[in-house]
Amino acid sequence: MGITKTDLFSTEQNELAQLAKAFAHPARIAILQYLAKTKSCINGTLVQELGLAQATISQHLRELKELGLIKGSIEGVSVNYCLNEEKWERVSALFNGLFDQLTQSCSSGDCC
Amino acid sequence: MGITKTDLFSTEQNELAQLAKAFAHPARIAILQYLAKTKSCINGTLVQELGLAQATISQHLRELKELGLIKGSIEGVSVNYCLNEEKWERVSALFNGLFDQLTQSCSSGDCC
DNA sequence: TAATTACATTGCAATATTACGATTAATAAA
DNA sequence: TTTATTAATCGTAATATTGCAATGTAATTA
Repeated sequence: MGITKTDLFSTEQNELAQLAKAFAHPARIAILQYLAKTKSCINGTLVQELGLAQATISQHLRELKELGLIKGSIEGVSVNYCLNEEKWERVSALFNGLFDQLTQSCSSGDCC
Repeated sequence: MGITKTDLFSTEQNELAQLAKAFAHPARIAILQYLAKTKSCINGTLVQELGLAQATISQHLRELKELGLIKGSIEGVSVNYCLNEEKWERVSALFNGLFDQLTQSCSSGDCC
């Protein structure tokens, strides 16, 4: 059906899954890394940088923006995108929590 | 097209994206968390636990297994699944590296 | 051997994602 | 005002994902 049964899961599980989707495409990872590198928050240079079509990059940017991971401010004709600082604290906290939970289980040595 | 242009991106970006897909569904997060909790590495109790059909759970388990995140060993009629300890070190290292990279950028204060 | 149990696989339907050309909207420059 | 320039949006095609019923497979039990 292609539709996720979100009602079966906890808010946190759904939130993690939603955020993970942002990272589930190499272009979006590349975009985030590029924004981290060029702190000046460059925009459609990404099209040249990544080699995808303008419409495709725009689509990826929208997804990242909708999740609150980046924000964009209009700068004349172009748009300045940059990482949304506040959000990243929650994101890394959520994922670190998950990884801690999972790796702790392993280190306790009861795994098969 | 629904097909990702992996050749445009680095090995690490593609690896991160691939792994993120594992977390991009709440059922798979729930499965991993359940395996972490019941270290005894329980199997298709998941069907009752999660409320999805047997075939659906089996499919999610296969995806996690193909990524090397879990492993399963036959135990008579049933199968014991558990977290694959070695893999988790690499996974958390990769994601921590990404988050460090992104949050460091923010804390340096040049964001818009 | 026959029936049962526990999963995996197959086949299918519904929806989501990825990608891009074409179009549109808005600002800047001529 | 006309003409770029920049990027969002629309429409469409191809592929991927999610979910389940039905079926297949292998080990266990009667």
